[in-house]
Amino acid sequence: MTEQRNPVVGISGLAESRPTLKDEAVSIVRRALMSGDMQPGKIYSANALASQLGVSNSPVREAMMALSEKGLLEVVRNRGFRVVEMSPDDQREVYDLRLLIEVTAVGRVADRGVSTEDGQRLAAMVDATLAAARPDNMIDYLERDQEFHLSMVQLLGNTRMTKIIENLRDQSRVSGSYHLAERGLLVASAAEHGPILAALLSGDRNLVESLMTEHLSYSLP
Amino acid sequence: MTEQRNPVVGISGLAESRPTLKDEAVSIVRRALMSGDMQPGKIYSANALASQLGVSNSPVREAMMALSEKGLLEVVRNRGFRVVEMSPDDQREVYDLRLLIEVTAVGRVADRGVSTEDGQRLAAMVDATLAAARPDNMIDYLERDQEFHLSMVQLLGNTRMTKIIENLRDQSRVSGSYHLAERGLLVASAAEHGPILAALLSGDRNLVESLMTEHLSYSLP
DNA sequence: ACACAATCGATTGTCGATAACCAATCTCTA
DNA sequence: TAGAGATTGGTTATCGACAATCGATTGTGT
Repeated sequence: MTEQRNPVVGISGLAESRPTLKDEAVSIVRRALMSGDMQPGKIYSANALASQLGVSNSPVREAMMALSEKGLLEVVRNRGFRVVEMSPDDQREVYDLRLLIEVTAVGRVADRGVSTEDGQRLAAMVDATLAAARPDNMIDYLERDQEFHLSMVQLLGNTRMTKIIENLRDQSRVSGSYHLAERGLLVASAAEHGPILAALLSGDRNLVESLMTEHLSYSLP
Repeated sequence: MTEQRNPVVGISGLAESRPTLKDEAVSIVRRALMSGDMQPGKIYSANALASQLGVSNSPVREAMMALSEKGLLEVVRNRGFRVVEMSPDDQREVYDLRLLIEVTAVGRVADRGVSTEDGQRLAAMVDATLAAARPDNMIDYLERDQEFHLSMVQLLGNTRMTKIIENLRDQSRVSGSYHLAERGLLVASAAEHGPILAALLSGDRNLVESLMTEHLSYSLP
């Protein structure tokens, strides 16, 4: 018989063509970065992580390399992979870019108009994000938040722009976002999604851009 | 006297040590993409390229993966790596993004002002690009052109923005840029660099942005 | 006490081999 | 003929192993 090999770590549950071990490793490490399980400034070993996951070094190494390309890790030759530590200047760089790209993207969507169907989909996400806005629920909250924002951007249809924004948002969140929970600002941030969506649906570009601009200030320390 | 080894930060700010085989492979393949030695739509084998280069598959594979992350190649599972074939829609996506990001970046540099020293450096690049603008000299020309534009952007000091722009420009060029040579537009394009630099040095943001906008139209088919 | 050389431990960067996999072709049956 | 199923050819995705390399530690001579 054909020898089925079980994915060692697979919790993915999706029944598409099996993701590569590298892909699984990417999402595992990314989640560890967002949740704070891997701490900024610390160096982690690809081989060590590989044996933790029960796979060989190659796919894990490729995953760490991919995340380094995205600016979430730094390769330290012959030492390991360091989780990036965003300096205030780094934060500022990302913030400036998001102000330019993300705000413009959402503004353009307002110009172009949103179908009722998409509007309802987004409204459901607003609710889900608000419901998830509890400090003991950060990982889930961050995912909902990301989903809502990227879904708006996606309506523009520029896949490269969406990817750029996704990457910038990931960078914003890797060594942060916890100041939100610590200060009880989770709900306050999520509560802004409603007005943003309303402005988007009404096609008021200026309003949605100013609301988005204000909203992004939550991503600053 | 403290005799440091050479931990060495170069002028670029990047640590110097021998490039890894992966890094060498990246620049080799990237050059092959720009020069047209690797053709859009065709699938290439990492292993085959590895034995051509006399190294094992791993570093070459990592290089191809990195270029795939950057959108210059596509991974075709168990088949190889396909050179991206930019559809008109793809070209449009990149063009829109460059209009938003690259034009704004140069405009901001005009606002902030350029030192005489940097101005002279850029002027030399303008000359070098013009001198290289010969159809039999595409590879060199493309490098000079890239150097000039990225040097302007670099003056803003946002490293992430520079990287994004570099990547977008690479995507523009991978499956194109030859329409320029074919139509004898090389010199015409290079000739626009002078006025752009002049506007930049005079601090006229509006002018430099409109010139840059016009200039980018050369990157459309 | 200090600079410098030698050693140590850890981790990568690279290697060569192989099973798994996909697309295309071929074969066989209805 | 048409279509399902087996076969083939070529490539990857993954594995396990090892030398090269780095930072830290220890040792040595002045």
